[in-house]
Amino acid sequence: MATTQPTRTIEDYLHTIYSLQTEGETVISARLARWMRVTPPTAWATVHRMERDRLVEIDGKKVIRLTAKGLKLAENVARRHRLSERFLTDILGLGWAETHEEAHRFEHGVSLRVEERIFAILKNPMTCPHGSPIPGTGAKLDPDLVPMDRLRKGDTATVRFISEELEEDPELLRYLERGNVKPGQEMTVQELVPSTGVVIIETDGQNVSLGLAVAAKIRVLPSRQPSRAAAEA
Amino acid sequence: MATTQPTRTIEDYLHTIYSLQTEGETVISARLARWMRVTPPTAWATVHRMERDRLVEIDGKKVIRLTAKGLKLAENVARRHRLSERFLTDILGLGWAETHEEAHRFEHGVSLRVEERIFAILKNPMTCPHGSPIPGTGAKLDPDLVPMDRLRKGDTATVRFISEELEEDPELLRYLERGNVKPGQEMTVQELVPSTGVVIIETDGQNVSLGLAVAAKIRVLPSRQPSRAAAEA
DNA sequence: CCCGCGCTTTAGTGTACTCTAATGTCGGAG
DNA sequence: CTCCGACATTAGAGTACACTAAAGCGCGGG
Repeated sequence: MATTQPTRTIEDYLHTIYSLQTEGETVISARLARWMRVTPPTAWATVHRMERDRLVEIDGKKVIRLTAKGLKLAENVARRHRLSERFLTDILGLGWAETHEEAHRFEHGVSLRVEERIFAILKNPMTCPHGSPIPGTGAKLDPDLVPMDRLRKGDTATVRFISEELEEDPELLRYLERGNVKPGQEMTVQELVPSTGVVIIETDGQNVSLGLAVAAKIRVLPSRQPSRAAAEA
Repeated sequence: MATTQPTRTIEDYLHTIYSLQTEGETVISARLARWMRVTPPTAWATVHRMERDRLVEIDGKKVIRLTAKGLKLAENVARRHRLSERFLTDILGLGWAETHEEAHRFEHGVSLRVEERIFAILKNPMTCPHGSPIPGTGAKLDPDLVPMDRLRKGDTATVRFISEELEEDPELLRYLERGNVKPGQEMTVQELVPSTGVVIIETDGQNVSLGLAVAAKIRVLPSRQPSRAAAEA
């Protein structure tokens, strides 16, 4: 069958669809076009080649979903990508903000043999440096995590996950890095007024302002008894 | 202008032309077709795209030569390739015989930043595991090296260099590895009769038979006063 | 001198991926 | 109810790479 291994382009589409899908987004062609930075007709044609090759299905509402075959390939790409990120930061010492785009290139050079070696050298990591679980390790995104924009003033929490959607913007990542908004970091909400569209948090004594759209794509683990009871005691 | 960075295919052609050229071979389109495992018309068209982009020049005798621009790019590819080989063997622990084909894939994922990191981690290596000098380090192939098929019975020498041409054949590489025919290895010629087309050498007490065409692509450093004077004393 | 073999080159195709320009479609705001 | 704005889709093009089939071309041996 068309068991020809996917091209670089198709691998990128698979990865993107996988990211969006696992983060709970609805995947449509126009959205992919923006992510992949191509025009809508280009994305449309590519997605339809993927449908022809049984990597995705497109329902009546034009929603794109990975098939079992597509999912398997996508998990493999995501695994190589996230492992590459870990490798690039932990072994080669690249910066947290640069690693996503470097890994995007690097991952395509990683064969199964190399992947296994990297995995071993890193001592079987479970997540990438931005908190995405590495497929194949059994790791899953903790269901207790909440989007940062759901917190309220005074809440404390631990940053756990930065969406791969945000990773596409290196400038934003550098801003987050300077503000210590990285997995493992403790934080407190200083200000969160939906109408202003901004949330201000404190990390290690540093105040960081974020747009709500951005905050919605960062997930945190709220601290024990936070908002109500404890705050009013 | 067309300073668009080369495609993967063009990088591969540049690397091949560079290898052949630095090993003193005459590069013609038909030869490239065999190396790249494509049909002659395909190689022809690709080489002519390269000529259009001023990466190579083709003289009246159809000999292909890198331009200054092509050479610069080719050295960069070769550097990433050979550095990748060192990295894959020394850090990731891949086998000497597998590393060439793995590096062939890996090199395309290596950006300048990653290349620099790898170079630093390896402590500025001068050659790849098969003895090819890494461009940019100032290393050059020792002009005292001679092709192994030029030795005579009884000569001793040290293996220094396996041509990248031979690296294309993994089976041969595994054979050489089993026979310890690797850079640094001391060897003695047991038998070398041109008419038989075979040379038999001894490495660490092990006898290894090689075709003369293969031996011609392995370079060795003959030991002091070898063949004549010493042997007859 | 001519023939064949290896190399070059042209011609004709096909796929993947990209674009611009234009059209179709559908749902919600007015 | 109609019209606008997203989104989907068609039409027309172009580049890179790959193939097969079929000519040219030049040189060394008979």
